[in-house]
Amino acid sequence: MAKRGPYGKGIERREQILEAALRTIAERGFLATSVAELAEAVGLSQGGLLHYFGTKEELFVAVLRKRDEADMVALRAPDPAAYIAVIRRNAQVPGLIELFTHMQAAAADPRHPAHAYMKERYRRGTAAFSQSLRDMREAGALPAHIDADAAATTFFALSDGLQSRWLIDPSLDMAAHLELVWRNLIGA
Amino acid sequence: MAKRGPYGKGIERREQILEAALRTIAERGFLATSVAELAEAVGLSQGGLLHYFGTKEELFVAVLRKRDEADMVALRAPDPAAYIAVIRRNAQVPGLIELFTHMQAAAADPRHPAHAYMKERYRRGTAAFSQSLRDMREAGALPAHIDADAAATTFFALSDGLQSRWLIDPSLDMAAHLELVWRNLIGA
DNA sequence: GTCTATATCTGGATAGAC
DNA sequence: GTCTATCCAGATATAGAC
Repeated sequence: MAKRGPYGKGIERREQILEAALRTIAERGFLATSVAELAEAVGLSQGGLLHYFGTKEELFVAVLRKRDEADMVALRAPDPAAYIAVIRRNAQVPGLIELFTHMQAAAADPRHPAHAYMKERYRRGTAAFSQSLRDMREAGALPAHIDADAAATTFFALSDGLQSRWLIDPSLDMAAHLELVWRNLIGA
Repeated sequence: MAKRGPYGKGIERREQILEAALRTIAERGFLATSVAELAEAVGLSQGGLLHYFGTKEELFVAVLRKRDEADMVALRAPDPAAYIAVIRRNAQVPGLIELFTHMQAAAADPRHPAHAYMKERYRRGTAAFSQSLRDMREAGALPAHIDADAAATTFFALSDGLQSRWLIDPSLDMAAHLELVWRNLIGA
């Protein structure tokens, strides 16, 4: 279980904290979540918690990174349905989308920790999905004239935009709109 | 100049304040803008300013409403190029996009003043653009099988998503991606 | 590594005079 | 309508003991 070697225990504890934070934010939402709140949820004092992450913002970014671990692999699937499924699953945890939206807004400031994270996420996510699109094209599942990079960027930005809106108006069917765009793209 | 009748002067003053706030946020960005900051910019004390809007959040929402006055008409143009031009123009004032993004995040809370504003904006914006699409279809500029409502929602969400991302990574060409989607939609 | 306690700070809201 | 002055709440960050 516990990793061997130096820092093993510290890293493990960090993971535990992130998982607890993930749960707490998912349950109570982003707005209701202060550092003190999180500390209590993980069974630590505020000082103890901040020992691991330095600042609140760093902590929140780490939470987002953790969530991405699962989401990002879906972008390399040989079918956008996998990513659409992720979006659909995310709709079960509005608290995390809320967190994401707030961090995205804060990331406009280049000095904010979320800034580097978001840029990296865009780069990585678009690259992965773009590669998947090229694979599909080779497999004959995508018209030859489609620009994979542009389509990937668009699809990614659209899913972000839909999520922000869905948070405010949950009657929006995100998955349906993504599927529509996809079908339109492949000319079906 | 001054409106006649009761409340005329108050409404006028309100407009002046909003215009000054619009300029200030455009210049200094959202993050650097506190109520005290805005008050100074319009030549009022903090108390004097809050007399007109009650709270900071209400003030910010009023600023967004004011900006929308200009933007929304473009959605009724007989060509999405008009709206794309608005997006392109907005890229000149990142401070206002920053404001929008933060308000969009805050609007997830139903009690926040931005919540009602955003819902209304989505409704109105999508309805307007959807109507434009139907007009285009009648004019033969849009394939018959396109669902106007869904396309409008998609286009709107995409432009929001692109703006959020652009704020973090200004190398993104928002207009180019919107044009690409549009061309793909009409099958060109 | 973790806790307690505290330093500070920022900023928004409010009361009441003019 | 507008100003001055004050209040207050809420958080984070830090210092230093254990």
